[in-house]
Amino acid sequence: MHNVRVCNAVRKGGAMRVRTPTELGALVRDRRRDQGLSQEALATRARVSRRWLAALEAGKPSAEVGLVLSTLEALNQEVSVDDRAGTTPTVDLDAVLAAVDEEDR
Amino acid sequence: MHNVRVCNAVRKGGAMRVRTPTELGALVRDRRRDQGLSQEALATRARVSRRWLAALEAGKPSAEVGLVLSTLEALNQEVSVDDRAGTTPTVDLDAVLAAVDEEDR
DNA sequence: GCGACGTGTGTACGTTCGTGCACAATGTAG
DNA sequence: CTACATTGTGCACGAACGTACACACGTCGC
Repeated sequence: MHNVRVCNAVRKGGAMRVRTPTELGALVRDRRRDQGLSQEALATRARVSRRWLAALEAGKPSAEVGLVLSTLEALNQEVSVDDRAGTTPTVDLDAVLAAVDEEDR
Repeated sequence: MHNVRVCNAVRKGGAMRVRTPTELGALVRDRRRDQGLSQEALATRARVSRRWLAALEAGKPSAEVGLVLSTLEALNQEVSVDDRAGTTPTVDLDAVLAAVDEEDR
């Protein structure tokens, strides 16, 4: 028989920004605990060792990205990458250059 | 004088889902090219070697996650992690269990 | 045709990886 | 208080890392 624990609440997580390996590790730990999983249980699902998972949760920067993605998938988490807010120009340069060309005639 | 190239268009990138190292590599290459950068230029910004960056773009799963995050930051990209759509239960288990308890009385 | 540039990839090197195992510390249930 | 589960972390091992360098190839501008 499995040792199953019922969580107090299972929340709808908002998207979490991740900038550093430490933030990533904390996120993995939080999600794992939210889902009532031990390190051993998640490690098995993600096909990594518990030793490795412990190091990831502790913020190890040299963890393999493939194993990280596998671990997030085992937690039913999806990763998305987007332009950082406020940094991407929203101008069609071709259109601008074409307009300049028109002016010069 | 810098060798600067003007892109055909600079688009407001939508968020890209990333599930595998290959998808990640392709995203890095696309963003780099969108911004008119060479591998050498991005590698310098991200403080990695060009050799490593080429391997990342080719989908190397064992790339270090810390270097990956550094590279995405150099591309002004932010990473976010969220519950996979349609998989997160939105039920307060405590409430459910409490309700079951009430019924049994 | 030539030079410059960008990129894919092989090699060598010193260093560190992921894994398995073990042990200690902590918290919890009975 | 004891037993158990969980977690942090050190160590040994075979394997692979990131970096620097080099070379080949394709593309482009002159």
